[in-house]
Amino acid sequence: MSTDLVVRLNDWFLAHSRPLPWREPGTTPWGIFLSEVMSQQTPVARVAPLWQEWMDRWPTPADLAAAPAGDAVRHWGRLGYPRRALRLHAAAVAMVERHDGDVPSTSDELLALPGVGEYTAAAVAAFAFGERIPVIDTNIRRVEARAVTGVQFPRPSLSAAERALAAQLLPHEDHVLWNASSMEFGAVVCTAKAPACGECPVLDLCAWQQAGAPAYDGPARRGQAWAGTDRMVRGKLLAVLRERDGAVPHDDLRQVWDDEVQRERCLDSLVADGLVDLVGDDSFALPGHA
DNA sequence: CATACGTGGGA
DNA sequence: TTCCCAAGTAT
Repeated sequence: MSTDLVVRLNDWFLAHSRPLPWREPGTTPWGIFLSEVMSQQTPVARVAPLWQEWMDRWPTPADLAAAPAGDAVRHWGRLGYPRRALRLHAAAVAMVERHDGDVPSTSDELLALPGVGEYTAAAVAAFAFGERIPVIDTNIRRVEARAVTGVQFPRPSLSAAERALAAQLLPHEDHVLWNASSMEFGAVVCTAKAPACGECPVLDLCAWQQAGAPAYDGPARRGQAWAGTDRMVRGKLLAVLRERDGAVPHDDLRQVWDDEVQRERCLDSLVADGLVDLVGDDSFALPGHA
């Protein structure tokens, strides 16, 4: 039953996992940490090139901590959710100040770092340090919802039942491998939109298949609005600041969006978030780049 | 618990 | 073209 699920997906992983750069032998905990934060809500295929660039530029937490926070935001490029870059910098500073320049090795210590939540703390503890802890991401939730619970998708919010199930499934041997395989399997085969059930190694014991593959019947998952939102305007403003050195006159930023009220609100919120500094009386720059 | 928060690729 | 959504976190 669940033992078969674990064994088969572990075997599948050993034969079919993608060659991601941070899976190379010798990747440091810092490299693992970086890959996990960069991968939050971002497809790993887009992360790989930037991860390599960051590892070359800032090979240790101390290297990033020594740079201005604005450098992290600038080199975040178009990965999205740039507050992650700011928090990564703050996490590097915390590692230098509180952990002797190292990535802390337990999930509890990791959880205390900026930008690190339940998922990332577990993932780094498991993949960098071998801690036996259930890693619960969107892929694993979907795989377990289908294979074990028998539904097409998990509910929008993570439930206590899901945590209990993940804990129950976590084997005592090869637990790191299981965390990696169930996540990878969800990303590659048991996908959200078009699961490749035809090549599924656990089709015969999948509870969702056995139930006749019923359609999802829970509360609707909210779409993400985009056109005309503050998120979009913030993105446009920050893109200008990223591509230019030093301070940018307010006038140059006025050109990216016509609605003055919204534009100024977004500029203010970027400053409030620490993503942008007000320089002089009417210019803006990435933090530390006046 | 719901909502805000970037970006780009695939169907 | 429009919609979906991808290794989530903070509030």
